[in-house]
Amino acid sequence: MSCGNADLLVRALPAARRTRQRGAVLHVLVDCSDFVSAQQLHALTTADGIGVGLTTVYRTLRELEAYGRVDVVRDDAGERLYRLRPFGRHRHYLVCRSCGRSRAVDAEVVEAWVDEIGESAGFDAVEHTVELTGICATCRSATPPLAGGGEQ
Amino acid sequence: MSCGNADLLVRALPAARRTRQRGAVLHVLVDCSDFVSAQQLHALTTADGIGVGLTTVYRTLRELEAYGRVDVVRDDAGERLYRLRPFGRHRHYLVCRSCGRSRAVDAEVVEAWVDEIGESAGFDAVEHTVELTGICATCRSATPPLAGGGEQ
DNA sequence: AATAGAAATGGTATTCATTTTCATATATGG
DNA sequence: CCATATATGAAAATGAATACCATTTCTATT
Repeated sequence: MSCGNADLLVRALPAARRTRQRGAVLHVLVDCSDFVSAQQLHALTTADGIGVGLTTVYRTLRELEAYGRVDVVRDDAGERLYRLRPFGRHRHYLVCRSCGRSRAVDAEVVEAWVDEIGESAGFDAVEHTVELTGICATCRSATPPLAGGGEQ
Repeated sequence: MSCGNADLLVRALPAARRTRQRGAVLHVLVDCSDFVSAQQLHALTTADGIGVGLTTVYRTLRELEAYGRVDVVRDDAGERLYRLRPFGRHRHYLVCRSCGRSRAVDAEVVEAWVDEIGESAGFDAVEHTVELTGICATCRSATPPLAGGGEQ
């Protein structure tokens, strides 16, 4: 159970009153080891029997984002996906296009590169988005060989 | 005049028939030195008096994207913005959040990093998105100094 | 040039994530 | 317990992107 963790997060929100709904969203989020959409979170809280309004889900996610508690990526359809930030600093992820599973990757190289680019271009307040997708080893080997098996 | 350039691009599309509309979209795209949205392109062709249907604009952009003729980024609202790829290879950009102007940046470091990450994680067909935004020098100096004078 | 058929077009309707509105409910400090 | 600032959520609005499909227009072929 990760209730304690979720509690911590509720406190992490600024003006936050401790409400049942926010707790529910955070609880589900803590239990998700991977990126989830607002719609999924809504469905999950509903399934949990806690029923949080869609509006509140979106609101909570926006707050979490504003306070740097989550990382955000967009899927192919442009839908925003959220994932709790393990600890403070933002991270970049490699996401499998087949199963959707993601893993954080080491991106210091990129962070350094970003700084340098910004500086040499004379830009201030440089922000960056990096998204990696691919097909993970598991999915590749699980996939029926497209040409081999034979259609009948 | 960049008609020749646009012509070349029409030819670059695969099954492409040379139509007035596609020509118009490409023509406007060539004239745009920066990222534009589908909606903007639609408005621009209309302003040009050529009037291309929104559907066709989207279709053309999707094709251009599929054939690697344009780079795509998303703005804050999640809207897709398109920009012609100077020559073949995809590029990454540093976009000013204030004036919207963008410049291509040197990203070989990142390309190499991506390859390495993909390989070491055992992922196939790794694709990446990198977006940089900031405030360009021009905009910064044009902006009234927010903190410089000191709060009193 | 005429023609047939494939491809392209575009107005309209639809989808769907996200935001806004606003009336109601509920935390929380005093 | 009370007051009230804050949070909630149903319903409506927004808006980009897509689907539908009847109509138009290329283009190869004769």
